[in-house]
Amino acid sequence: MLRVYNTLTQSKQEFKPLHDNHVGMYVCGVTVYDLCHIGHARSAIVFDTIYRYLQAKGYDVTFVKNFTDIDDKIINRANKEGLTTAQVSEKYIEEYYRDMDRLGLKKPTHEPRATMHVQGIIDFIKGLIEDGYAYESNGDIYFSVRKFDGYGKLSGKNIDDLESGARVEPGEAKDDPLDFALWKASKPGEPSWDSPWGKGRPGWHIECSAMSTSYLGQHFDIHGGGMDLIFPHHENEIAQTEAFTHKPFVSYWLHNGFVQINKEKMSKSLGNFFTIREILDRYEPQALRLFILMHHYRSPIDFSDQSLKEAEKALYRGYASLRFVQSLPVQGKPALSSENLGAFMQKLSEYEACFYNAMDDDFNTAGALSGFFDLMRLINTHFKDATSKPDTEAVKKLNTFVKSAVEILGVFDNDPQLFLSSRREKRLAWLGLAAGEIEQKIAQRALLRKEKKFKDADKIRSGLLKQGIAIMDTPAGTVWDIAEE
RNA sequence: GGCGGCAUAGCCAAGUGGUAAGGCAGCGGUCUGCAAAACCGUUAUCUCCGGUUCAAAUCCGGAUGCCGCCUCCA
Repeated sequence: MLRVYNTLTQSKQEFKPLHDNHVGMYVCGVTVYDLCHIGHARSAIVFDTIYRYLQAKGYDVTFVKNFTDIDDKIINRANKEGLTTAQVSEKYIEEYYRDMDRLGLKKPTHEPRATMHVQGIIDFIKGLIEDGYAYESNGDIYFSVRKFDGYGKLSGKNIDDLESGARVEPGEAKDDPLDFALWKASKPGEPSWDSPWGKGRPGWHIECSAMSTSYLGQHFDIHGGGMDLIFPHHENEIAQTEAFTHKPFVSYWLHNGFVQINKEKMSKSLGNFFTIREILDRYEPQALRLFILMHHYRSPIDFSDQSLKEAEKALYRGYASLRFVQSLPVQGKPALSSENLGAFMQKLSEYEACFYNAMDDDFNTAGALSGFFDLMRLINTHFKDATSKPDTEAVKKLNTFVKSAVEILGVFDNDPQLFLSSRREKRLAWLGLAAGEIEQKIAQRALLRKEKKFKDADKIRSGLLKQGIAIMDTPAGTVWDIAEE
């Protein structure tokens, strides 16, 4: 049974979709005016994993993730660079895909853009005005927050406490400082759309209401985003949507925690951020993904080089274990005695249960990974030096679990042999070494070892290690790899 | 000021009533000519104080520290 933490009720609840096997999920995407940073990566990875897990549970998921492609920041950027807003958003949507593809994100079902839904937004606003929830003022349209009963229910805020802190932009003519813009009259030179209230453009919050309900219906299952969106963005979405539809909007609100640097929120305004690509230039994309999944999605995570290096080591170790499974002989006598087989199967079931129970408990990927790493140890114990054919039943069960787990995690899902060898080649090129050179030295060393000239043999080994190459003598001969730092 | 979260081994981090997963690092051992890798063993009573309970890291109250939201933000 899947349980999820719902921000709305501030508690874990059993997950029950509205329409039997179908799940509608909407996640707030990015405003495309700049490169994405690690915080965006976390949100994307978290909800990608949730999407994958819901599918693995057999749900038919409609996953909608938007692009905000019209907004003050985009207009500013366009002015600064002498481009149109469309050119700016187009450029950063491309950059977004370049990053997200490297992170192994599955394509959502729909990725709508606000500018493609302006008519729906206008219709939405019209309805709100007709019902008396919104009003016009100098070509702007505002939502009357006090007219909506229940404002503050998501963020746990009291409407009267908010009053004092509310901000009014110069030139705004709101009836109440808490009211927020649904539609903004355009200034000269700004992109605009025709509307019953003159030329203008959508406010931020309304696009998500219009797009989510258009794809998923007026009441759908999951709405997600970063914790900073709880207020005011999601609070406003609830107000305007429920005012419009007179129905509950979303069943489960899911929010991911922040990425921090030295215990401080990573953000544009603080300037303490890393873009996704500068990190991916230095670390394996799957290491970043693994790092994020080793923490619960609602907790803050502190980002550091050390953490990424640790995740990378764990990543390689996992792939190395999976490579053993891949290279098992298919013939020969059975590798496991019957009592070993029994113990093996029992542990396998145990780790599998650990994995799925953790995922069922509010997508606890960190807990699930413990089952997965336990499994890696089990593989190393039983198969590392396997020269005989392992039990077919055991391998089959093992493969089934591994395949399903890596599909859910989006980590360890490459071909282990290819992953490790391509990594080896990359690092080799970076070190400026050639494989042939290394193998030659290993052959030299083998001769010396045969002659028991261990001192000279060890010299070759330590020389290679200084160059960043580690060698290992195995029953099957000497193998080499890039030495870890 | 209002609202919310967090505090678990050297570091990172799961665990929300029955005597502490996992990752990284360390130490001891097996293997090895010696190593490496792998495996085995080992490393915490859960910030502090008080309370509830047969039983609490886990519930309640208080203290201290850190963080987030209340303004654009994943």
